[in-house]
Amino acid sequence: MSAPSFRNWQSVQEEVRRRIHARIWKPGDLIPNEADLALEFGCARTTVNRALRALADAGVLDRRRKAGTRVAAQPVAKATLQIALIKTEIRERGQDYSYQRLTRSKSIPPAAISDVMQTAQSRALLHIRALHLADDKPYAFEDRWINTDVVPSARAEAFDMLSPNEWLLTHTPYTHGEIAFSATEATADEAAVLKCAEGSALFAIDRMTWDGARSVTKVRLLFRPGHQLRTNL
Amino acid sequence: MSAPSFRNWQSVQEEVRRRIHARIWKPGDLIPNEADLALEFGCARTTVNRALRALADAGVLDRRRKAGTRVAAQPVAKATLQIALIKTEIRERGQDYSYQRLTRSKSIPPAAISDVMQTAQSRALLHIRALHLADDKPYAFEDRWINTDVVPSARAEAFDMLSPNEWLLTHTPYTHGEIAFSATEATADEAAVLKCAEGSALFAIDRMTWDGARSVTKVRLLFRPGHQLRTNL
DNA sequence: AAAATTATTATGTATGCACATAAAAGCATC
DNA sequence: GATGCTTTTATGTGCATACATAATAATTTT
Repeated sequence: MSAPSFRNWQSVQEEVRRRIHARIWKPGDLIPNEADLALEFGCARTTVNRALRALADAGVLDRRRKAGTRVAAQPVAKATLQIALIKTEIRERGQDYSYQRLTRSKSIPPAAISDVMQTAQSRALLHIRALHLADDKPYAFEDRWINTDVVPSARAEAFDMLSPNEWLLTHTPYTHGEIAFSATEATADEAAVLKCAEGSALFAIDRMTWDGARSVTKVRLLFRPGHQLRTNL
Repeated sequence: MSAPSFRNWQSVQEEVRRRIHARIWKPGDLIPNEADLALEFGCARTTVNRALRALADAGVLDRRRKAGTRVAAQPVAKATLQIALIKTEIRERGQDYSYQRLTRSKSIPPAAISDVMQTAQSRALLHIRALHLADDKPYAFEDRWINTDVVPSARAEAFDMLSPNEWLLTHTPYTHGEIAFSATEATADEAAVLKCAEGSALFAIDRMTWDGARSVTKVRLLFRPGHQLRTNL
């Protein structure tokens, strides 16, 4: 039984995964330290470190200085969702993309909006309602508020050809944001726009982005009934 | 103007982020190569590499050998969702968790299930329906099928005290899986279990895990109306 | 016995160097 | 001018070494 020698970090990672899967190292178990593994695998500690770090990032391992590395007791399923442009999303499905701006106005937002965006109640924001279509059928309804104090150049945009979804991505930097997924019943308005029954269960994505302490934009995307957001684990 | 000297990868990362945000490097732009940046930042190329690699992982940069590194033209919003145990999820909200098994049976699944799980149509699977409660109010309805060929030990489990959600996590290794989020209208059955109106918009998570080529389990989680899944960008 | 201090240890990371590898660019050949 | 080969180059990775840092364990002090 000689050392098989794992000469790159990917193979080390694979071997560690194998051992966890084979229950040689069980959830909650402390695994040997990097130096020992390096010795066993016949590689440098750096290489082991790289492999274990990647596994920790993936949620498979829990690592803490001095305490050592252990197999995650609760392997948190980390689903990484790729939120692409709606245009891209539709085209990748092999469908034809089109876009319709419904309304564009500068108006005082309801309190619910100015509250979460932390803008003054009396402050007018740019409000755009638009529809994204796949093969000429309604796909997603975009309802967006833009803080023109932060994005002054948006004032000059009509958003009649280019969706705010796309325009903002390339024109507006942001530092951080929040995203929330939920289900909601279609109001009469929303049903009319999406051409579905009132009260249908719609998949909703609410996203808000910030540039430092100032809110950039808040958007609600409502997808036609049956929409799924999927990814691999 | 002397070199400020960035001596660790985090600060290099920050500086790169800053330059992208300040539009010094615009989306689509090619940025200087690692060696040049290392020189400019007064650190080793390894350090720059680490920083740029992390940014590429985050979707901020696109890197290709020989072609160089460029600012992502379409900064794909990568939302990483932490799908924890429902018990953990509820407890973290400061609520009281309880669990009720509704039914447990070994039965032939509908074709829709055996199809996606790629089990023989005539093959009986373990079917569990259970309810997760927060402060004694229905929180999520779990409807699960378990492939007992792959998880024989599940045959001995009653799942009357411990939810399959929790039991499987610690007892069953899997190699990969899929997860999908959607919105669905509550059927009469589901409405009764979740104590909500029939036709309510429910947030649904469908998850299926595999051990190599064999399906381990398929679960549908239906959350009470109003449920949100949120994360930061 | 409790609290504060010190030692130990496993992970975290920076560095210089070497070589691997993918892909673009240049060059030669037909 | 299209095709295939060669060179160049930027990223990708491995390794030895050194030191940093956080957290535990051991020890001393109160």
